[in-house]
Amino acid sequence: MTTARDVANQLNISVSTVGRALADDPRISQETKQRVRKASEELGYVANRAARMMRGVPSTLVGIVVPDVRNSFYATAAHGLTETLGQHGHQVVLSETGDDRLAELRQLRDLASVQVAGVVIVPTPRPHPEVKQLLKTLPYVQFNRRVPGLSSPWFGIDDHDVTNIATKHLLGLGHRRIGFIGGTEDLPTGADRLAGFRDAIAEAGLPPEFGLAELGRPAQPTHAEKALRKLLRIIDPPTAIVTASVQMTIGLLTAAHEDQIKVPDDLSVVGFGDEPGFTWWGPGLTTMELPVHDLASACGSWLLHHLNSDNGREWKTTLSTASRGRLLTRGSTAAPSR
Amino acid sequence: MTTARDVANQLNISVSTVGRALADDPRISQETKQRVRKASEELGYVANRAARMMRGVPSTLVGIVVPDVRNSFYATAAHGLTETLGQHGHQVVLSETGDDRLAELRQLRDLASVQVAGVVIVPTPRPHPEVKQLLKTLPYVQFNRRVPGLSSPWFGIDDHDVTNIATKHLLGLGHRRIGFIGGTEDLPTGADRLAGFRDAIAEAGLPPEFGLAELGRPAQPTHAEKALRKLLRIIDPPTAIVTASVQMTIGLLTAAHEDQIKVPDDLSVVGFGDEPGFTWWGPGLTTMELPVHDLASACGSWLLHHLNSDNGREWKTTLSTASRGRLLTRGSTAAPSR
DNA sequence: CTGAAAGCGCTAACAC
DNA sequence: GTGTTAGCGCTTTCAG
Repeated sequence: MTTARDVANQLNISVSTVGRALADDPRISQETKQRVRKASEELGYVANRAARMMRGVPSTLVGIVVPDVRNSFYATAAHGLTETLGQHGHQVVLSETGDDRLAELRQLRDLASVQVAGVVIVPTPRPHPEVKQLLKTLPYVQFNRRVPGLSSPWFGIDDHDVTNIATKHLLGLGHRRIGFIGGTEDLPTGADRLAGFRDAIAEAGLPPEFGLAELGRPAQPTHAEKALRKLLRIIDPPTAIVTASVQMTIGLLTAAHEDQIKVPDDLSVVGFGDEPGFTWWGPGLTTMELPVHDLASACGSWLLHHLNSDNGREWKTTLSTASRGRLLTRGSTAAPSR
Repeated sequence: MTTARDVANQLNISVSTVGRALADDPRISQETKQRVRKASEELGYVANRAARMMRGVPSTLVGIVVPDVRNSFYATAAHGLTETLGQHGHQVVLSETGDDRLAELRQLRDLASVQVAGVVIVPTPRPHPEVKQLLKTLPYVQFNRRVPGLSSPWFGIDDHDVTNIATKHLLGLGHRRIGFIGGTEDLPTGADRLAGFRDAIAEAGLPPEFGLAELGRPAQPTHAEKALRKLLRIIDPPTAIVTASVQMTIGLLTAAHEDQIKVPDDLSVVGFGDEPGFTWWGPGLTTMELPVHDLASACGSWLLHHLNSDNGREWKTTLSTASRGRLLTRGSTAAPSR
């Protein structure tokens, strides 16, 4: 590994001159800068980050903690964050929790030990106390999910709004008995999505029993399959379904396809998020399009901004950015046939 | 930030004793170790990675360089690598190139400067000379793609085999005019997939003109849409299509759906890779299932192994691990109707 | 069993 | 304009 000293020796100058030249210090002559740059390139010199950090230069590493990158919602988020942070000289350390709080704890410990400058986290429902402790020592942002007891800015979608719009769309078509398949209420995300659904039912002047909710642990497509079958077996089954997560939507679509349910004739469906396959599912899935990429960019920008101007105290501000989803009407919703 | 010196002062002992106690050095008495551990915990002491690295302790960071994590193929790879590497105390730094060689260069420079212990890279077709230079100084593995001029182990799928099997499946059903939609021949990956297709045609005793290939730059679903329309407009159009990348498959499925092509009646289709939506596309997509996760695990394990036993020279060995894909028969292929 | 001291590669205050 | 020097926090001889 070539060091600044190697470059200095090569040119018979001092290390500090090399350092200054590379930092484009105004005191160094253009000619020297040129020579240093040339020599550095030839020797393949790359400044040693470790040494630099010891001098107090802040880390450029940012940790991102998500349940699973295979989930396209988080893949898109990871992409947007990598892009935004990368443009400003930061690198992304990817960590997955699998929605397990102990894994989350391990990941956070590791991130702390690699000295990340900040963290973007999609927290598990009830983070371990030590996780909260660790996060107190770091600039961080909650992404998508927001848990009580973690006071930090939050970037997510307006959960209540998304399911509310989806449900109102169905109500507008004339549906009355509507099913809801979503994630656990442990997460405000899950609770809000459920509330958005229930509120739409209530606002339409319908009794609460008309809203048929089936909840499960987060990110389990199989839960949606079971939930759908259960909902359709009850006495007066729903004529439409609202889903409240990408994973649930995928599960529902799989089940509906397997069971050859006629959509939208026998059942109307509104999905959550938009994936390549959603267009070619049955008659095309009417779904809530989410601005995940924009959200990730905004989240990244904000973190960057507050990383540079390190106003330690300002982190307590409970900024909340809720982006709104948009209804994308395709063929899976229509007026009820009964 | 509390340092080892703080802990030492607290207990009126020396820094070296603290360091040794925490490293569980046999020379330190049990009692001292206890006291040091207790004090460290209370003060929230975490060893400074930067300082440690300056002492030559190897980095636990591993860079992974992919075109785009939103591509589920790479998302799965990133997941598998994060999992495998994480189990052995390594962190993953995620970098995206967008298949741009200059972006690739930037990413590699950044990875070098954060002192990653190793790199897993999906190289662009013609990496910049400096990229090759940088990779010479690092343990690295090529993933999925393998480019000439980069001598390193490679972990990928048996490209020739995958398209060969797919094509033979169609030939077995009686198809003769078969279309192929794949990526650029600049990449051995692309060239091999094309060769697998052509060889199947040749082995069936058919003239080369029966294999209708349409190639495009990597990872562009839109190319597949154009390619399909072009193939179906020719005088004697193909009765079946083989796709040679996940992105191309998605593009093809979208186009076929939009154009309401009857599958498998008017056209048989074999996909590449398996995604949630593939089961519910039309009659269900017959496709080549790829062991991406296993491949990533194998790749991660191998890198780990060679990171620990740092036999610098051994890196030149051109190990090639080609995993085989498996045909998954669903409804999109049948005997030709004409 | 423990302490003192050197030094990793870099930056910045202080010379000249 | 450029060189000298002093550490940053840790590990690791070398001395006790």
